[in-house]
Amino acid sequence: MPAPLLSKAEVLDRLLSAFRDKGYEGASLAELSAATGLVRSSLYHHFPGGKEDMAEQVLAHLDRQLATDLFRPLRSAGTPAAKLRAMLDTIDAFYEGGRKACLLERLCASVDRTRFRRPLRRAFTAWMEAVGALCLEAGLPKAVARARAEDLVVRVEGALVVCAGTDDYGVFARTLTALRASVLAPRR
Amino acid sequence: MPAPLLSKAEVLDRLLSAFRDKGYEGASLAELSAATGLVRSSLYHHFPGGKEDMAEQVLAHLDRQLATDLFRPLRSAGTPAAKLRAMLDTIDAFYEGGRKACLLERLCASVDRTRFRRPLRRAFTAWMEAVGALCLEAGLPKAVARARAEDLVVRVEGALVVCAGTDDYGVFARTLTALRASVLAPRR
DNA sequence: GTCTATAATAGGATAGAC
DNA sequence: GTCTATCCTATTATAGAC
Repeated sequence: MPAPLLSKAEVLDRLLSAFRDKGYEGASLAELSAATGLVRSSLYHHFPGGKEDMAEQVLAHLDRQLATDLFRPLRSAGTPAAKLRAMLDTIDAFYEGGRKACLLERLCASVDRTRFRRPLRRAFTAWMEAVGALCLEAGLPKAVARARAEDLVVRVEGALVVCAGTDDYGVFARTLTALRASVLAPRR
Repeated sequence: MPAPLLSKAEVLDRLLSAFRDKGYEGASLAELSAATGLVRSSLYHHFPGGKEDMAEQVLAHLDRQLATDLFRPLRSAGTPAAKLRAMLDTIDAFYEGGRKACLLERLCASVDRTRFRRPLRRAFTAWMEAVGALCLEAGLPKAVARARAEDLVVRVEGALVVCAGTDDYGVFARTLTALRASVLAPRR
């Protein structure tokens, strides 16, 4: 019985990267195979449901990553301002300054999107709720907190699209800079 | 010699709709055929370069549509505020309140995106320049006008992504409402 | 300009050996 | 848990009649 070449987490990391780069339909089994170093039938061993199964498990993997890397720090000690800075730094690194696409966006755009509806909705709402809680902590009213959180997610996703469309990664940097200044600002 | 079933513009409209709904890789020739009512080889008659050719011509078609429907009204008579309202109404209708995706975003996410680089960049920058000109007309400084225009495009694209991800079309409505109030607002 | 028919390939998926 | 070998279908693309 051959030893695993990669841990399950590493396999999921590489699939995540492949789906992010190529999109759901664009990432063929040949590419997913190359990305992981596993031939097709080995992938089917880990993901009996095929490509949809891979995307679902990758989404669950991302969900866990977001919880630890993005959301947990927001519930730790520290000023809201410091925690916002940390979150935006993490986002900047995760998307490589706008050079990497968002898996959520890629799966929203997939033909099989209905299959991913629940986890996609869950990921977006978890993100918005985490930012909203931070806004509340900073003393903003509930309605404003909700609006600011939604706006942050909208602008991050939008900036990634416009970066990809214009090849101008300054868009992402400028968007994050604007968010740093505005998300927790007192109500105007 | 059989008469054309649809005008070229109608064919392009239907292809545009299909690419918007399914994405570039997701729209198979079978679907593009069904969408236009033309069998594959008829499509190849109009688009000898196959699917890439179709997407390129659709992009050029959209470029013309944007020029007449979205940008030309901005250069007509009327107050900047009225013209902004008109533009956002057009955008709201074009995306059906967030229910329809953006062709530009879909093609940005495609595997063949390098082939579409120029027209995509052109479309995004034309959009931003049109909004920027409106901001200038409203008396905003050049740097602010540029930033506001970029932010509008970012937020529209982002709202479409978040709508698709959350099935909450209120996101699009709220984003447009916020833009109506903020794009031409005097510098804070 | 549209069609039928066909080719050629790539994609997703499975069986079974080791 | 990984591999080789195979299968089937969908997809892209082309040839040629009308």
